[in-house]
Amino acid sequence: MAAQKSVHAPDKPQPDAARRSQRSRQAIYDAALALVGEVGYPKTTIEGIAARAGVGKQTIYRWWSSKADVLLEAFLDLGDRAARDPGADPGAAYAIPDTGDLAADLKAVLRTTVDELRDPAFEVPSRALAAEGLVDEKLGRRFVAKLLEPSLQLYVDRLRAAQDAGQVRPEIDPRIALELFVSPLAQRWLQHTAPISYEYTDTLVDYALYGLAPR
Amino acid sequence: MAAQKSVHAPDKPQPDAARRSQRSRQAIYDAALALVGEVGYPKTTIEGIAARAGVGKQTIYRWWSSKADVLLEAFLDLGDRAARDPGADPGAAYAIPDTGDLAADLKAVLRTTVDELRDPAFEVPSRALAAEGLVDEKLGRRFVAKLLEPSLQLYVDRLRAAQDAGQVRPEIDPRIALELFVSPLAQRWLQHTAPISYEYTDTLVDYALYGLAPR
Amino acid sequence: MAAQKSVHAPDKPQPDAARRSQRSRQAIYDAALALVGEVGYPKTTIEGIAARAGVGKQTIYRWWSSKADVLLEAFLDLGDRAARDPGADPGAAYAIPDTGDLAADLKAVLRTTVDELRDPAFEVPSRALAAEGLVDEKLGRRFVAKLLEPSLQLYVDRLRAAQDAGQVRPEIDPRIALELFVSPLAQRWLQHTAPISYEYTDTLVDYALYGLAPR
Amino acid sequence: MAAQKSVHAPDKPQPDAARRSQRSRQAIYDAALALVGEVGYPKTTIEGIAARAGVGKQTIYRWWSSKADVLLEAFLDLGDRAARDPGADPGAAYAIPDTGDLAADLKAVLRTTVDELRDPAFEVPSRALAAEGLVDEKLGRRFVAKLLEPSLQLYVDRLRAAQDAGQVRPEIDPRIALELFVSPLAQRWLQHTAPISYEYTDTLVDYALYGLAPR
DNA sequence: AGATAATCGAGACGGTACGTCGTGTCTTCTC
DNA sequence: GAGAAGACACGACGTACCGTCTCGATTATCT
Repeated sequence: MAAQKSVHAPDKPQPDAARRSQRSRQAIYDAALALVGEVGYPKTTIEGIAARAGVGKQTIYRWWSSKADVLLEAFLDLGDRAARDPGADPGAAYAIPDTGDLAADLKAVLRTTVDELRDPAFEVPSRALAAEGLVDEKLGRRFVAKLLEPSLQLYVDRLRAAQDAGQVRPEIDPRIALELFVSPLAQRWLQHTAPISYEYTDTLVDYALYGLAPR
Repeated sequence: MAAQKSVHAPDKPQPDAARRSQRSRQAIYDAALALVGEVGYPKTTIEGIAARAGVGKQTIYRWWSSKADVLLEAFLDLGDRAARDPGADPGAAYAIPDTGDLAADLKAVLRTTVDELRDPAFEVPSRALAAEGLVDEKLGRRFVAKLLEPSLQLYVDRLRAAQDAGQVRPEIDPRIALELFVSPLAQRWLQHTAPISYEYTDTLVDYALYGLAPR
Repeated sequence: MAAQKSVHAPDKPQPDAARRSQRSRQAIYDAALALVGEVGYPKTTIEGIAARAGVGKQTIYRWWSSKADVLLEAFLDLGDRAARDPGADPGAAYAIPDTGDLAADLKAVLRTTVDELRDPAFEVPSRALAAEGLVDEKLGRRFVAKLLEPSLQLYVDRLRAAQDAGQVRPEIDPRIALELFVSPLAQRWLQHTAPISYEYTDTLVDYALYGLAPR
Repeated sequence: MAAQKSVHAPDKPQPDAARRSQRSRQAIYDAALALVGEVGYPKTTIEGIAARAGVGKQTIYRWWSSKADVLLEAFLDLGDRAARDPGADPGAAYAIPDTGDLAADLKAVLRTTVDELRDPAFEVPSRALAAEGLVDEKLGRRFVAKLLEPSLQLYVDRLRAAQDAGQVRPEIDPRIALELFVSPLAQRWLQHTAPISYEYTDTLVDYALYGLAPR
């Protein structure tokens, strides 16, 4: 009954994406983000999003599998639009600068990250998505792949450049090395294990780099 | 006499704790842990716990404030009982050994932690509690204070001993230093950002210590 | 899971009727009758009844199986209350008089019935129940047994008295005979096959009592 | 040429009836009757009919106003086709025979009716339409006019012939007289008030023709 | 024969109601 | 007075259809 659509249907009986209403999609993103910001993630409901977006519930269920799914895409879309909006060079905007001073560059980026983590508009949805991702592994992997990994890759690039410049020992794996300063910040923020500050991230960089630098 | 009841008594209920039924309490803990293990945290319900424990719903609501609250205490109780059971000296059992070789000691402990993180009986509830704690800050703080901090304190102790032995620079803050190897592991496990292994934790210790050691 | 209530549970996992809320029950009856009167049966919804009665939907689903079921009981309750209310002798009020003149007695009763059938407060719900009963045989049988048959029995009694008085041939089956004047009226009313009037019911009685054939 | 299309064309649509797809129309009729037979009237949906007929929903909404409307026409069409099929003279086939013995003729016709009422292919849709007609007066009147009245007219004709032959009193109104035996049967069948049988209909004819009173 | 429309299959859409589940409160009766 | 039991008001769930609305792709008559 549902499988008669295409013989080559991979798995899911997905509806015809070509006929998808962009108006509804955008309204749903807006409503989801607004509600999460206003009442928090647990009190945000699919019914609420639908009502706020002026959309039937089925339109949400047709295209997304869960509240978390909606929010993840809404969040990604938010980032996409932000990147597209000011005509700015996308991607470059978020690359880690390379002034030649690795420690200074990392400290600067991490200070920016601290600011971002404290921005409620960013904090509420990403914290909610992270939480959902802990328990829902599939969502978690998407969250990581779409949001986290791209940022981490920037550190990998910067660290590789530092290796080329002889500022980091060549046998160091950058993908692991970056965790020395990124993961502690992430954990403090996510789990409220301790407050975060510029001083703290500066210290992390110092401790970590000291171990990565050649002697 | 008071400690026999529970170290982790919540501080909310007005009801007369002296008349509290230990039978019910234990049945609730058992039911909660069993259900979380069997159907996962989101599908575990207070009604389900009550039914499985053969207990009225009110008995749960009387003593706990939420599903997460029940599970947190159940989980703590599980640890308490495990610690008491073999007659072993509690706490000491989990202290980090001090063989004089800091790197080896840390690697050994982290390997044990890796094993623990992979044990489903441990993983499911603690992951669920961690997730809940991300969003519910109050719960998160209790989770951290009761479960996480005590473990971290062991690292602080061991690092201080290392400082006394001149193996770690004296100006290093141990509470921050420990995060260099603990947080990366925590993040990989919690957020599925990458697989965890003995090799990985060994590497973390190497990278981190290299930075902490005196030159 | 549901069967553990009683080993001798007959079939349905019925809730404890002793704890049933009379307030809710009455409110539901009132709401159901009011809504059917105001918006008609098809637009009357269980959600609407619940909302109007200030009751949870589950409270309706707990005790009734369908909208029609609610309405049937509401209608029966209405009759019960009407019968109880004025302290009048119940039952006797609705017996068919016996003045000795069978034709006159029947005509009088049928004229009353015509009035009743034209009363909207009676018409809307009973027509809706009748309609539902056509398709849902179980409901139909209950409708007939509780509402229709008792009235018909009064005709049986009156016809038997007439037989004793020698006004009706003794071999006549009263249960069938009554249909000669009751069913035509019922059909005209139910199916709008033709208008109903005193004159019409008078004629029916005449035809039925004396037959169509010449004497 | 116009009658070939359908005698029962509804009088609502603006669309160009000349361009109407006969293939779709027939497919819809077939699907509607099949579904009503298979899953019952309430579970028959417009969407279901459209899907089964391989037709867009709009094609149904364009030409009919409701599910009942579709079914009524489908049912009428079924009759039309049955009447046309064996090349028999339509209408005459269903006229009541006139052997001179009124009682015997009526009994014979009613026995045929009993058989028909018991045929599930006939029972399910007509019962559903009747039910819908009780509540939806407009539909009810169409149902009566198209399906019921034509049959009743046959009784009127036969009774008039009997009056001409002096077998029925001349002052009797045949339109009312026929209800004495038709309506009881109809009510028993429709409302399940009691079982129907040849014996029962025979008795009805006897009672109606000769009355209840002694001679 | 080709242009011109309206019907057609399909199905996304905004809605409404469904019947179910879980919440947290309340009540009743037992120990 | 705690506890087992569970009815209750409430709110959200995910599903099913409703009736409307666009979309090409056929028809099918009219130039």
